[in-house]
Amino acid sequence: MTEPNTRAPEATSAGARAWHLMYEVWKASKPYLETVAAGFDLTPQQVYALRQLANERPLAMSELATTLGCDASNVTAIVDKLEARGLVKRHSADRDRRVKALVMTEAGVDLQTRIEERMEQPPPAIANLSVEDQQALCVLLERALDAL
Amino acid sequence: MTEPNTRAPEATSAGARAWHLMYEVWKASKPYLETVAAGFDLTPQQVYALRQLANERPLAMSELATTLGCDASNVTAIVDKLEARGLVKRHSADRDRRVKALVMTEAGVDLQTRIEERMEQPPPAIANLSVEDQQALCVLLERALDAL
DNA sequence: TATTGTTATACTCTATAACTATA
DNA sequence: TATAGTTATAGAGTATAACAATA
Repeated sequence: MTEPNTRAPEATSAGARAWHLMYEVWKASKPYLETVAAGFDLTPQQVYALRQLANERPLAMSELATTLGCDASNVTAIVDKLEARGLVKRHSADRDRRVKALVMTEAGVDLQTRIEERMEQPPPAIANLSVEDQQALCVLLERALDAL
Repeated sequence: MTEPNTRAPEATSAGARAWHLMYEVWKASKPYLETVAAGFDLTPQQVYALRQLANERPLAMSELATTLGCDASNVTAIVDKLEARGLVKRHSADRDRRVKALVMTEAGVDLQTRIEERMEQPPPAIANLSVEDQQALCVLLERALDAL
């Protein structure tokens, strides 16, 4: 326990191990997300954008960029595709006509509901855990996000 | 508890919540990984490739593709860059000259050691957790990976 | 014929910079 | 002049398909 074992795996801090493991779990689960999204003929980013729009109703392009964690220029492309599919609409805001307020169409709400149902089924890495472990994982991940 | 509350957030299963939270934590932490990698003038994928090569010494291109979870054609590009920087070398295997055995150069080992030291510092989402929580997170994530 | 790795190509995600239309 | 969104462009990551060398 007190040996100065400098480079062996046991010397790795819990934080570093958690970070590495999280990366592995994410890497294993990403294809699942892509498959689910593709099942709706969407990309993961489009799925996530729809999800955000379902929560806070009228969202500006810039706000969506923030929640997606990407540049505003990308949001233009994402919303272009969603709008072309009739899932979302851009409305010029009344009080500042530079701002585009994004609202979901009925078709968008319908699709989003189906997506949410499908997303109830998590990827194997998480689905294979016991409910108790899943709940414990939720507590830890919520704590991690709160600490930001 | 037994109410048929179909669409409220509380109706969401622990698995689905864990899946969603994991996505959020990953999204929050990805920029950190990119910043660390950029500090070594590498991309995250290149960092991960070096990491794999440090463990199992002579790795074939196809094997690296498997551990990176991507197509072999991408590995060609990744290794091209690592080789151009003198961090890795391609050796045609003796017994099957179609196979390219990848080995790290001394410069590669040196850089990888520095990267590993830097990676000891996890992103804020994980660093802000108590050591106990980090350890608990490790246990759960290991279990999730074992179940695959 | 089948397989390893490469090349060519294409699409998504990402960012930066220049542009427009408003403010 | 500053800001919201767009356009143009570029680089990284991804996949598929066609190809070379080898088996």
